[in-house]
Amino acid sequence: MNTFAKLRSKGHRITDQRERILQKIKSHPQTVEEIHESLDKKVNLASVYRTLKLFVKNKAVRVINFGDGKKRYELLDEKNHHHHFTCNNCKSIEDISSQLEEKLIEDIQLKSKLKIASHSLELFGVCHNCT
Amino acid sequence: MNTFAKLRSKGHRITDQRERILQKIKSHPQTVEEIHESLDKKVNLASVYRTLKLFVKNKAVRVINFGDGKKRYELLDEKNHHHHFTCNNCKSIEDISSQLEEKLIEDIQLKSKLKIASHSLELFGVCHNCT
DNA sequence: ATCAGTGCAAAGTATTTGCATATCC
DNA sequence: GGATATGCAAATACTTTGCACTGAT
Repeated sequence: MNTFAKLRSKGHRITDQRERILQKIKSHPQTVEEIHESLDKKVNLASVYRTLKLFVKNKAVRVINFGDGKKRYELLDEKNHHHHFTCNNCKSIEDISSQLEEKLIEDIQLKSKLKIASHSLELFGVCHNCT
Repeated sequence: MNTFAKLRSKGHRITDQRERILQKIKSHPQTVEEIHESLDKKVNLASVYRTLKLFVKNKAVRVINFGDGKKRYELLDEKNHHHHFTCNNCKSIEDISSQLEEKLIEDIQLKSKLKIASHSLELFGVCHNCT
């Protein structure tokens, strides 16, 4: 079930604003302000906040935190689970994924006996361009 | 070189406020408000902000983000690198570490050819008490 | 037609800053 | 003594909320 179907099933409506916001996030994680700007402020800032909160609540979007203290909103795609590498120098962001990761989580789960439902991994360093 | 020695070498001073704030963070990650409260508001809120910013800049402290949107400040201890497990239910936080982790980072580094300097891993799920 | 969502403005929080005073080295 | 820090209050930035109106179903 996709994002909008899920929202509909809960009695929420698919508005033009919601579609546009979701569309914007598709390319890469963005801050509230960036989303607002890139929609030419045609969508009210309060609505951007409300929409993102709704998306997060419905697990269509997740919040990620790079080192800069700003929250960014990213589309959640089960089939494309990945992490981020942030360059400490130029602040560019790269998507990362690894096969070993599942093992790590399993390993932690076994040892700790905790039920791990989700995780977030952020990497920092120097990117190719800045080396 | 410890935190204060590092600060001194950069011309910063060791004040009572800074010592008390660092002391507070030692036990566990805390929000600005929690630190301010636990010092009985004897240290001005603006000073707490300024001090934490200074500590973060000097890598004595790092910011961590659990799911609740609140920033928490944690003492950085090279010798005791760890991650956090946050219970989605009771919001309790547990420290986690794993041997496999180094391998994961190395793996990613090899494949991506990026220079990874640091990373942050946050885990979410259900803790022992809430199962 | 109905009820959820939007825009707008105002209220609430969170964080930063300017400046006079206090304090570390 | 001199430069760095602090406290206080004001300024700025960020986020939420109430309400009348609009629009999706």
